[in-house]
Amino acid sequence: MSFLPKIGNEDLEVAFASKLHAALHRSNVRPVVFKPGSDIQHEGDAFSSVYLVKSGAAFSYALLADGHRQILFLHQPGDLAGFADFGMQRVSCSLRSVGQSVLYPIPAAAFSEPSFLTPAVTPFLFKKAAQMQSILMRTLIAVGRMEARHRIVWLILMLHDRSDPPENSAGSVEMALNQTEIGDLLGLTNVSVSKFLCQLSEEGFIERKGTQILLRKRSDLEKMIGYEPMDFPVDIHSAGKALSPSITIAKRR
Amino acid sequence: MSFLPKIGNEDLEVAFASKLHAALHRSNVRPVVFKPGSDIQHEGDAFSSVYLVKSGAAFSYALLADGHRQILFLHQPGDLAGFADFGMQRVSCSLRSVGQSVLYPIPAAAFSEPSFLTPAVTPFLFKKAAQMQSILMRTLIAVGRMEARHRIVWLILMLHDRSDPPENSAGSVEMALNQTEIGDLLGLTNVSVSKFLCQLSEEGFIERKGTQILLRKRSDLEKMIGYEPMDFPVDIHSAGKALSPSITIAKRR
DNA sequence: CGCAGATTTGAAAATCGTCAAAAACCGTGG
DNA sequence: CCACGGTTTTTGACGATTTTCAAATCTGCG
Repeated sequence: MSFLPKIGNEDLEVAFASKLHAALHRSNVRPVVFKPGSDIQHEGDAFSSVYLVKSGAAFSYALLADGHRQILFLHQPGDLAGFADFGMQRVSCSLRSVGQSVLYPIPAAAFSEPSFLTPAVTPFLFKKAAQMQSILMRTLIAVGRMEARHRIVWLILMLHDRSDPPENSAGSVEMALNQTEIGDLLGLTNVSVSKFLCQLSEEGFIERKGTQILLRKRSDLEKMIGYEPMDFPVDIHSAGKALSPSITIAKRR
Repeated sequence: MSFLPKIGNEDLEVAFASKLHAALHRSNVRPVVFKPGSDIQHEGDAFSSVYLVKSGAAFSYALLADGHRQILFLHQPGDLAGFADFGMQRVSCSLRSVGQSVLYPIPAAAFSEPSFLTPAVTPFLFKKAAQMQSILMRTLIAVGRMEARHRIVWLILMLHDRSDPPENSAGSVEMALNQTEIGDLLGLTNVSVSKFLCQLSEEGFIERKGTQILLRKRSDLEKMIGYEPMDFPVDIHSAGKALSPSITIAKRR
């Protein structure tokens, strides 16, 4: 059996996701709840786990000596966080929850247990790693080579592509990050983010309702920046949401 | 047995690398030679292989609608290229050789053959994927949040960390990329790259001998940008260099 | 209602890009 | 050995985008 399912073959992906949950359960991995805006790990901590996001969201970030922050990845349900430090002694970036979030901390040791790393789980992890690499590359393209306005459009489109079907299909995106955080993700200041969000709104490309953004002319926005839609399988949506075993509450950090 | 070797446990890593070669050999994967500056794959091509760099170098890049280019990753011997598109129908970025390069094209199908994906190879691929993610994140930090001068210093230090021991320990780095390519990697123009390289040279931080760069005051450069050395295991150096089976010459593209 | 955080707005400053031309470099061939 | 053509690097003037700084406004919530 191949574990390179065709794109769009969602059933197969869902099957993998549930096998992942079964494997997590077998390995006694229990989800942990984190308060909004709490730091799940800090740069320099000993590496202990890779996290699978079950619900909510979290972002990986790094702080520079001059106080600047770069947000590296916005992890959504089904995503892995902390995978970049797999095999290292200490973690190289921090991880912070956005809103209340539930994560499975997968201990490093699990990655050497055959009972966890089954022939169904391994390819799932490969795909996840590849997908994250792809998203990081797209982020790098936006940050490295797009003007500020285009970066904002890129982020809106990417979040739209990665958001859940119900609101997604209505052309709506939930902005979980504030404008300073958006800036730190795109290599901009909060001031620029504000300016261009307002501009895009005035020009009728988007409509803003609180933290929701409605895409008015998605195809025009795509053309504006030459955006290629992301076609990732649905594991993204299901991997973090199947089981609901006993939940541990994280101690305050 | 755990496959999370301690940092510095190089023997174990080398063992993995040679097992990778054995696995490649078993799967009838033969290295292919590419001429300097030739495109190994183009954005939009059907996805067929992940490449393991045996010698030389290659970079992944993307072209934007406005003609700008972002170089996403400089793949060195032992690195995987094209992994981000694993499981996709079409590849999302192009891949170009730097100097004459030899690559193993690992067919997608190999990733579903147990004969290739042995308990020794799988963790090696995980580590590689994690390492690439880590490097991408460091690139994003530099491009997103460092001023031009600091980005150049960052690149020099990173290339130094990733280069081979002989010249490495002498404080020397080979610059395989020209200044336009360096700019496309760092989100700058060739003009800025030239300006700051000259400046760093005048200030005595570096010395330039053709394409070689000698680091005069590495610790000062590290302090200047708050650089954390990368401690990646040695698989980098050995993974691409063990076997020398019959080599295929790539047809011109 | 009032406070704290987030967003918006405007003016001035800095960095980096653009454009263009000169200089240096390199391999080739006379 | 030198001349030649093409590429790469260097240099300078100018302009544009984005940041910085600061203040005003808005929002959510106790």
